[in-house]
Parts: sequence; C-alpha cells; structure tokens
Amino acid sequence: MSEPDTDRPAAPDAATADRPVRTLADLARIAGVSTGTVSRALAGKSVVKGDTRKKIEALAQQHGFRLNQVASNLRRQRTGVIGIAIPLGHDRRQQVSDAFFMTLLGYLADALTEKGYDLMLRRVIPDRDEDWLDRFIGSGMVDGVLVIGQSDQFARIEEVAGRYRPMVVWGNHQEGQRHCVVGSDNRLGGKQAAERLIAQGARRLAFLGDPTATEFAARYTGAKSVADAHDVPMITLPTHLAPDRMAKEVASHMDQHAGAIDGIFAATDILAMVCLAELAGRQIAVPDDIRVVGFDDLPLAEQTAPPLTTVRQDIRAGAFGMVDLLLRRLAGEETESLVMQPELVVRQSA
Amino acid sequence: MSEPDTDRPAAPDAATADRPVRTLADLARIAGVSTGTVSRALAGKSVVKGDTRKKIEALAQQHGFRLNQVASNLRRQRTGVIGIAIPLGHDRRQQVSDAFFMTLLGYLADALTEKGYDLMLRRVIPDRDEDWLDRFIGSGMVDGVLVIGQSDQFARIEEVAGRYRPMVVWGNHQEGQRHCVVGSDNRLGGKQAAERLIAQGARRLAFLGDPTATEFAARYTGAKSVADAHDVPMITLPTHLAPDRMAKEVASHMDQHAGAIDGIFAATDILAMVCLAELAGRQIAVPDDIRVVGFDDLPLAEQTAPPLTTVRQDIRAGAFGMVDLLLRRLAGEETESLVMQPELVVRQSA
DNA sequence: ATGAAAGCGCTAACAG
DNA sequence: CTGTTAGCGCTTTCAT
Repeated sequence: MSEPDTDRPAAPDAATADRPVRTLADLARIAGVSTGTVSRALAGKSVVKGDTRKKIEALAQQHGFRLNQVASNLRRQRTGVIGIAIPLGHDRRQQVSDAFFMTLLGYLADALTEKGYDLMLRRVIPDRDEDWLDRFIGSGMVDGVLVIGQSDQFARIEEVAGRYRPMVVWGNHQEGQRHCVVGSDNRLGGKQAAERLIAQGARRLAFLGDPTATEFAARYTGAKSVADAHDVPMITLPTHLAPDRMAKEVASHMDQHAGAIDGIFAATDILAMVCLAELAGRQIAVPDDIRVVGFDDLPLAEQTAPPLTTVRQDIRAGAFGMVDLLLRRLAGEETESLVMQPELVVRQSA
Repeated sequence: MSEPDTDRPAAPDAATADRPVRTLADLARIAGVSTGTVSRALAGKSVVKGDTRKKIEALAQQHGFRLNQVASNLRRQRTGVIGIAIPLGHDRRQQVSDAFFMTLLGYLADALTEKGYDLMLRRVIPDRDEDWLDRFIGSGMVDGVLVIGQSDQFARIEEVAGRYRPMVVWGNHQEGQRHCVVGSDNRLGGKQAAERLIAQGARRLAFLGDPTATEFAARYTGAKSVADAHDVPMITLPTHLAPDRMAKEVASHMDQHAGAIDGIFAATDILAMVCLAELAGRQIAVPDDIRVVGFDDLPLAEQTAPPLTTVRQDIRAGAFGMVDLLLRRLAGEETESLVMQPELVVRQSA
C-alpha cells in the first residue's frame, strides 16, 4: 500500500496541525478544558471567565473550528432556518422562474437574512405529493414556514393552519379564513384597473389571464363588478403562466379579438408586456386603439414601451410583512392577516 | 429554566390518539418492535419482513409520523441539502432581487429538486464577513455548495477550492484557475456584441456597465479588442447594478454622451432596457441613431421596444450544468469547468 | 429478521 | 466559574 491519496489540509502549523480540530471535544482537549466550557465560551455566555474565553476563541480561530450546526440544532430543537415552499399547482409547467415570485423571494431573502435566519427553499408539486406541507413542517429542519402562493391548495393550507402556528402565506385573503396570509386586496386592484380603463374611454374590455388561480380570480371579480356597474362588457382571455405557452396564447387571443376590444386588463405585468409586444407587432396603437393596464408594478413596468400603467403591489413591504408576522407567531403571538392596499400607477399605456 | 420536558407519562394507552407519535421510539412501542426495525422498515431496507414493514408503514401513516431529518442528518453525516451562496460584494446595494441571478436560481431550484435535493439559500456580504464561505461549508448543514457569482471574491473562492471539493461556482473562467466554474465565455460574447454594432454601421462605441466586476470586465475586454481591431473608439460608461442608482446613472450618461455615440454595448439586458427607455424618452431612434446590444437574453429581451439584440447565455443549461457537476464532485469525481458559448441573438435594436 | 447498544456532535441542568 | 452527565432522535453495527 502506498501513500493514501487523501488531500489533507495543508498544515499551517506543524506543531498543532496533526489532526484536524473538528469537534468541541477536540477543541476541549487541546484547550485543556471540558466540552461544556468550550460550548459556553463559543456561545458567548457571560459566565465564562474572560481569559478562558479568549484562549478558547484563539484556539478555535487558529484551527478553523466551526460548530456543527446539525448537532447543535438537534440538541436545541431549533434550526435558525425558515422554510419557503413554492407550490406549483394550478399550472404544472410554471417553474420557479416566475418573475413575481422570484422578486418576492429576493425580498424575503433580504428580510430573513436581516433577522439572522437562513432560508430553505422547496419547490413542491402538490398533485404529485399530497403530503407536501406536512412533510416540510415535520422534517424538523425548519423553525417556520412561508408559503409563496396558495396555488390550488387553499383547503390543505387551511387544514394545516389549524394545528401548526408558525406559518404565513402569500396570497389572497378570504372571508373567515384561518391561515395567516399577506397579500394585496386583489378585488380592489381589479376595480382600480377597470375604472382606469373605462375612464380613459374603453368600452369593450378584456381580462387577460388565468381566472382559475385564486388571486387572479379576485382581480377578475373586482374588474367585472366595475364593468357591470358601467354597463361595459368584459370578455375573458384565458392564458397559462408558463412563459412558452403564454406567448402563443396571447398572440392567438390578439389575432382573434384585438379588433373587438379597446381595453385590456392583464392579470400580471409580464402578461401585459407580452401583450404590448404583440400589439406593437400588429401596429395597434397603445393607448389610442387599445388601453392596457397590468398588475404588480414589477421594476420593469417602467421600462416598457409605452411605460405600463399598472396596479402596484408593494412586494418589498409584503415580504417584510410576512417575515415580521412569522417571527411574531414563532414568539407565540396571535397575528392577523395583512391585506395591503394596491395602488394604481398611471404611466402611458392607459 | 428547565430542560424541555414535554412527554410526561400521560394517560396509559387509552386509545391510540392521545399522545402524538413523534419519534421512532414512540412508533416502535406501539408497533411492538425495536427502533432499529422501525428505522429499517421506513428506510425500505429489504431485510425487514414484509408483514412487519406493512404494519409499521400503516401505523406511521395513521399517526402522521415523520422522521426527524435533523437527527437523521446528524447520524448519517449527510443532509440532502445544497447550499447556495450569493455574495453581494462589488456593489453592496445590489440585493438578491437581481434579475439574472434570480432566473439562475429558479433553474437551480428546478434542477436540484429533480435530483432530490433541497436548497439552502444564503445571501452574504463578504466585506462584512470575511469568513462567509468557510462558515457556510463548515456548518454541516449542507452537502455541497453552489456559489452564484464571483463578485470580488475570486481569491477567497480559489483558496477554499484547494481544500473543499463539492463546490461549483457561476462566473467567469480564468486561465489556470482551480475552482470549478460554469459560465459563458464572456470575452467571446463581448466580441460578438462589438462585431454586430460595427457591422451595423456604428463607429463611436460605448460600453455601459460596471467594469470592475470580473464577468463584466471580460465582456468589456472582448468588445474592446474588436473595436481596436477596427480602429473604432469605445468609451466606458460606468454604472452600478442597484436598480435605483442604475436608472439615474444611465440617464446622466445619456445626457452627456448620447450625441457623441452611435452604438452601445450594455453589460446586461436590464441595463440595455433602461437605456432603451432613456433613449426613447429623448426621441433618439434605435437602431437608426444608436444601436444597442445587451447581454443575457432574459425572457423579457423579446418584449422590449424595439426587441433587443443581445448575447444569449443559456441560463437553464448553465444551472443544470452546475448541478450535474456538483453531484459528480460529491460522488468523488474530478470535473472540469464548463464554459458555454454565448450566441448573438439578432432582433431589432442593432 | 430482529433487538441491543453505541454513538453522530452539541447543549444545558446540576453539582460542585 | 467549570466539569460531569444525560440526552436531542436517528442509524448501524454486532449479536442472536
């Protein structure tokens, strides 16, 4: 047998570097104290004598020692990790790459990091795995859960909320629901969109989007109520959210209906952007021939041509709100849901 | 404060539903077998007798039992979790909400989920925490690490790569580097962009972006070499990547230089979009007065006005490549870096 | 095929 | 202030 070819760490200090210091016990041994003391010292407990702590810290530093979080988590029964579940249900082909969810996720990462938590991300496909939520919660790997989007899982989320407290969901609020949700008043947003379209002279409206998803349904309902009140007809142009299908579906809708409508309420900014591009390709003037209003106010809504009039959701505030509520629930507090007021941002498309 | 002492000897087996079945030991007790057998049964080990397994599975199901992953992880010394680190270095205000990284992250989530791994996301600010990479790796909470973007941490990543194998980085490849990287040939992409601009008649070029970030520097270098070869001047218009600063900086650059240039190579599509919007606001015709080429080919590049000519990086392929390489390294294999060929996508902005 | 028992590495109660 | 010790809940030899 020749030299074992394992790459041992290049010894920086021959005298002390014979075998790596991986555990508290190792460190305790070379420091000449017990593991208890090392643990306390590294945790910054004030009981440890200054000298002892200094010495242990120096040694830890010198040997590149790092606490094994898994062991620590097991013992302390808390992990410092928040689980983020993204159910991909009502449209199985919608990947995590969805722009709105990604933006929300980015802000959630900012907010959680600020509070000292890590994030564990899990994409779930509910129809393939009935047990997705309980499995995530019961894994012991997360202290609490944020769910991004209710998808078509409203009932299951409700059921789980009855027995599991540290959970906050992004989505639509319904009368009398149990789970703690953060989201915009989609119905109101839908109203604002329709009101703008009509105020700008539109008389034949279309709703562009997937009306089977809870949040979108609420946007539709809001818009429809305003249209009805004004005696203005509104048709529905259903689309999927998967990028590849969306583009084709919008194109086909425009082929069939562009001549018969003069105002479009798109369920999301992305949809509105695709729509704008299709309209431009057909030499249809926006907003003169057709007015377009989006929903979300993603950063890029400002950059479309013409700049998009849209219903703003404050995604950042929503993310920070979710984290705040979750931490309060973790602390045992009861919390209400947070329904944010959307705001119409007038630019040039309507 | 006393030790968590939840399970006091409660009601002696009234029915089966009084005290929750939380641990293998609980389940073993009611099944009348040992914890070892339960563990083996639930792990699907073939040694367990069919009947026994069936019974245990039924009981587990019935009581909603779920393995504690943390304990399992500690014992097995593997977690099934891949860490994703996003260093936010060269521009401290760039949040995780960055469009390119978010898109990449989405695909990474898809790829890892497909392979049965969870993702643990960590935003890091290297200048505030020297030890970010070792801390993540040494935590014991992840089996391997993906780093999204080298930021200004090339040296540290190199150093760590010398002693830690399961790590793959998204970024720029440099001659003779040690760490396994996946990314586009940015130099080549820069060349393609400049060639297109010049072929379309541009004679006074500008590079728009932050040339201090490694990847962007390579794009610049590639473009500059082509400009030089054609004896065409190219100025640099430096910008930050934080959305709020970016818009102002681009606007100010356009005020000062728009009259003196006729071709812009934007370091990213987002930058290109902002630029397009600014140009439109100034009644400068694209591509007639100024040609614009972007980089990335984000989905929305198709939706700009005019549709953006850009250098395509196959982000999805990159993400799946990173995961593939990481899993091979976890399996002990040696792997090369993966440098992908970018591709010029001609639309209408140049 | 199953049980008994020894930990994985750390924390915290308890006793000095 | 520090050492001792008993686990956190699970997996895996080693016996039987």
